[in-house]
Amino acid sequence: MADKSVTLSDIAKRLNVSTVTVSKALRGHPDISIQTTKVIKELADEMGYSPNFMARNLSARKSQMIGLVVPKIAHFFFGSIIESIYDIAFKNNYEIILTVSQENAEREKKHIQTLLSMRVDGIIVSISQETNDYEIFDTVRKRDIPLVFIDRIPQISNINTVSVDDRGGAYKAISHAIKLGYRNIGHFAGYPEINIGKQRYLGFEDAMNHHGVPINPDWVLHGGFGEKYGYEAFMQLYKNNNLPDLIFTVTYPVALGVYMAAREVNLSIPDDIDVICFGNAKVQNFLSPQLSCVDQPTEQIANKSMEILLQNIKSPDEFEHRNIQIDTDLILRGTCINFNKK
Amino acid sequence: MADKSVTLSDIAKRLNVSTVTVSKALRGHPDISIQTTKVIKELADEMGYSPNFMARNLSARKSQMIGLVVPKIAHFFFGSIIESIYDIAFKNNYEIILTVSQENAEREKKHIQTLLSMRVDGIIVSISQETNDYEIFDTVRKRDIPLVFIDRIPQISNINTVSVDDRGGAYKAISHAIKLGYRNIGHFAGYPEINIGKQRYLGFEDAMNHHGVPINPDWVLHGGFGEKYGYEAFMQLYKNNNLPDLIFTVTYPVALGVYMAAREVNLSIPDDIDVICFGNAKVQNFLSPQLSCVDQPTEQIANKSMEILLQNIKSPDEFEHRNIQIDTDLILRGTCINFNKK
DNA sequence: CTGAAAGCGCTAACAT
DNA sequence: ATGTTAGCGCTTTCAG
Repeated sequence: MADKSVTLSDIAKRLNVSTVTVSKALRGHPDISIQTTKVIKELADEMGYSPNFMARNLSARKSQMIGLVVPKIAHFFFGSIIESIYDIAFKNNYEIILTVSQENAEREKKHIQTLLSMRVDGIIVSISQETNDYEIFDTVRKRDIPLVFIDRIPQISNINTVSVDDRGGAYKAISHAIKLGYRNIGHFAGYPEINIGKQRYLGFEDAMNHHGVPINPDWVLHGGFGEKYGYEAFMQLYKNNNLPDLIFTVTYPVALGVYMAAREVNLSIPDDIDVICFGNAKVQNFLSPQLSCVDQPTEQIANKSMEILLQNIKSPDEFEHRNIQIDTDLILRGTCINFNKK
Repeated sequence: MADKSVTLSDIAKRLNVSTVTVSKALRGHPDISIQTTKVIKELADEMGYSPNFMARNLSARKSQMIGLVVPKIAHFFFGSIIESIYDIAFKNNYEIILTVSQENAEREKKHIQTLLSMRVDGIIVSISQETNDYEIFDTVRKRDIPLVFIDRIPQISNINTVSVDDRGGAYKAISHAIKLGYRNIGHFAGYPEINIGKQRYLGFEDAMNHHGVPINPDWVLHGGFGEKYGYEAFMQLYKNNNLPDLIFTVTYPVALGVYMAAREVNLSIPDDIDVICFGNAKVQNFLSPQLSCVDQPTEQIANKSMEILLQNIKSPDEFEHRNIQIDTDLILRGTCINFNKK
């Protein structure tokens, strides 16, 4: 692997100056005369010089890199957040090192170690479904690496978090449904161990209690966050001939599973069974009927988390940890807009 | 920013040995006695040592990093490919540096320069819609950095490419439709400048010609690859009262736009207007009717491109560039399965 | 089996 | 305005 890379000293030799002069000139340091700077820059261009990131960072003791750990990529929610974070990083002259845990706790840990090895200036993480050992995050903190958790948040104190107001969002959805006239409301709830599962369930509970509507435990099912689970949960209730009028799902893929199952057994949404979900995605506009949901403002999550991280990186001393809850909006489309049960 | 990082020499001092010994021990070098190795490893663990990637790579002159440049992330096709590439990289002990051009040529160029600066061992890129200046790729090649293009491929020779057999796939879809009985077939074709646009159009043309079905130029529209364009193209034909029986769209988002427009003007798919598209995504199963398509095997694209890249990295000398075309399959769901026009 | 020396490419501090 | 020195943390010779 012939390393054809041009180095500072290659340039320096050709010009009979020192590497320092070249280094400074290339970075536009005022020490160097305009004339020299110009000559150096031109030659560097001509020779195809590109600074060695590693060397530069090693010497400068910072990397201009931010680590990002997410459970999934090919998923609308995370995809959008990632994209926004990349945008912000780009504007602030940071590189993002994105790693994907694939919902695997061990892999997550390894990735974080790698990020530490890379000496990233900060880390943003959304933990995997499996994660229950938080030791690695302690390690990160001991190293004084700014750390922000987004969306999926571990149960530790004194950390930076940016999350959606899951509880409030679920409350909004259910309150809306109750006002419409719904009483028989089910909830496909994911896992209660994961904070989104728990919080969304609590919001559901809040609303039911608040409006004096009893919760039927048969209609509250736990299991997962994907299509498959939505499909199965629906089928289970269907087979028991015990379907509520409305199902509130913990994520939109779960709702997709419900759509699928309903179509299979020839039940019409929203007439026979109505649906509303937590989480927005473009897809929902293309369903029939279009799916109503609680919107998670991904861009705001990205903005806030980067804002906090960057601030923490810039002034680590006067920084106090922050916990941000992003408000949600109800997006009403073709479901959960009428109470039209016989 | 107190850098709390433990270094080799920190460990060395505590043990009264040299850094070299520690370095070797930590890497399991046979030079060092088992006993010493054990002691060193234990202390390293205890002190929370994590090797400095930059220093290691600087010294080793390679990075164990692979650069990846894609136009988009929050898009099923790229999301899937990225995810697969991450998996393969992980298994092979490489880190992926993912960059996103956002379909912007300038940004793409910048990203590639950054990757060069990072001294990645190889680069995989899918070019942006705008890219027409290929100079930067020449730079990469001059530096002897292995380079593989996937899906969106520039018009240069002697490069590694992994692409879907777009032309053959389009041919399959249209042939199938013609066999069903369709004659009035339209094509929403994206941009012909981009190779996927061009190749898919050619496949369409091949099939029409081959089966002796005339192409109606009014029904072949160019413009884009997204929902918006599908919507607009459909509306244009609709307003002119000049709709074909079947529309073949260059991507699935374009088909989504068609679904949207059709619903808006109360035309039923597939009875009033039938649709088939290039490109698969989970969404399609949740549409009514479920959308048929030409499948692009993302996992195979990821596998092949990584295989080629890794091989090129490992034995740069006996390596000859390769051009892989991945075969497609027709996935028939609820559209384009009957010719049921009045 | 262990260590001293040199260098990867760059930059900050301190001369000149 | 330019250069010298030293060092970032690690690894690869090469000697002992």
